[in-house]
Amino acid sequence: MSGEKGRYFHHDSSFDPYSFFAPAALSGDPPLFTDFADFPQISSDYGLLARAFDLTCSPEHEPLRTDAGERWKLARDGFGTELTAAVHGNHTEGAAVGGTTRATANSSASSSSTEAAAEEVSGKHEKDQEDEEVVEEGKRGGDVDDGSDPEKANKKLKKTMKKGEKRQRQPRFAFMTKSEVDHLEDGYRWRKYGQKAVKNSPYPRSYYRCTTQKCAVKKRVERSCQDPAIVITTYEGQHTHHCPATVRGSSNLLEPSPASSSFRHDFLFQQLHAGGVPGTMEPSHHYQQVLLPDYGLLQDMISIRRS
DNA sequence: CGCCTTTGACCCGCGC
DNA sequence: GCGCGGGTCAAAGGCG
Repeated sequence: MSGEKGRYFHHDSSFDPYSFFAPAALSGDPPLFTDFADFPQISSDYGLLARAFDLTCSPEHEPLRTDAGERWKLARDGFGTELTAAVHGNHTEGAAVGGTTRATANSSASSSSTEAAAEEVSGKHEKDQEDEEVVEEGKRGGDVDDGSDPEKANKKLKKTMKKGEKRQRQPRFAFMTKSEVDHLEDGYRWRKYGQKAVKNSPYPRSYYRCTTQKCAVKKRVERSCQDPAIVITTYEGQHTHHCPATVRGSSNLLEPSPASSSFRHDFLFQQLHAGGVPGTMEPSHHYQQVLLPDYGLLQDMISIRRS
């Protein structure tokens, strides 16, 4: 795997994660991607993010391995935020996600300070990973019912689901953020629809749904019981619309408003379609990513640590 | 008034 | 079959 390259999200250190987009539907047995931005099978949004955030994975770093066999990659950028990204592949694999310690500038990084929290996430998803043939289902939320409320669609789906037919889940995409606030601003509007106590954790898990009509994206937010400073956010589904924050428009694309901390989706769009991969970054931090070989059914995890 | 959060109830899948 | 845990619903209330 050495030599493979990848790009990563970068997010401004003044803020927590911006917008994240769940991967689009997958199909077949996609090849192991070598570049986050060249990952259309999963989601152009990822590519958008990657390009917009201008993260590059330094090819000189050897991938690390975790017990679960994921490949880790170190990436670097010139920003002050530490980020760990992991993409979980097929749900038949309950993979643990390793973490990264905050690497000092120019060091080559890597241990597993967030491992516990990552495992937490991983374990949590193991069950989900078993039963998904989600790929095309990933789009279902937005497509299946032409125009009706996602909630209703869900109900409908449940009702029409044959006995023995497992409930389909949309691809997920999770990350950890070191933050004091639970619900991180990401540019989208969310409505909380539930909260549950988490077993073996003093911190509850909150459930949010995108308020945009026809958009069935959900996200769960919880704190790691291992490290309460870490917020684990899991996105499920794919937005069927642009980030509301971008609609308002701004010329300040590279400097998200501190007020909204919104991610510039339009900027991402431009970046993607411009095809340009930003230039070199000052390597001040290192990133790790887990890449699993099987993306047929996607479960992604992105971990982010703030400095 | 519209939108959001809160929260108890409910549904469902899974393990025993 | 039963209990548990995760996820969702929906009524009620709060807030701007």
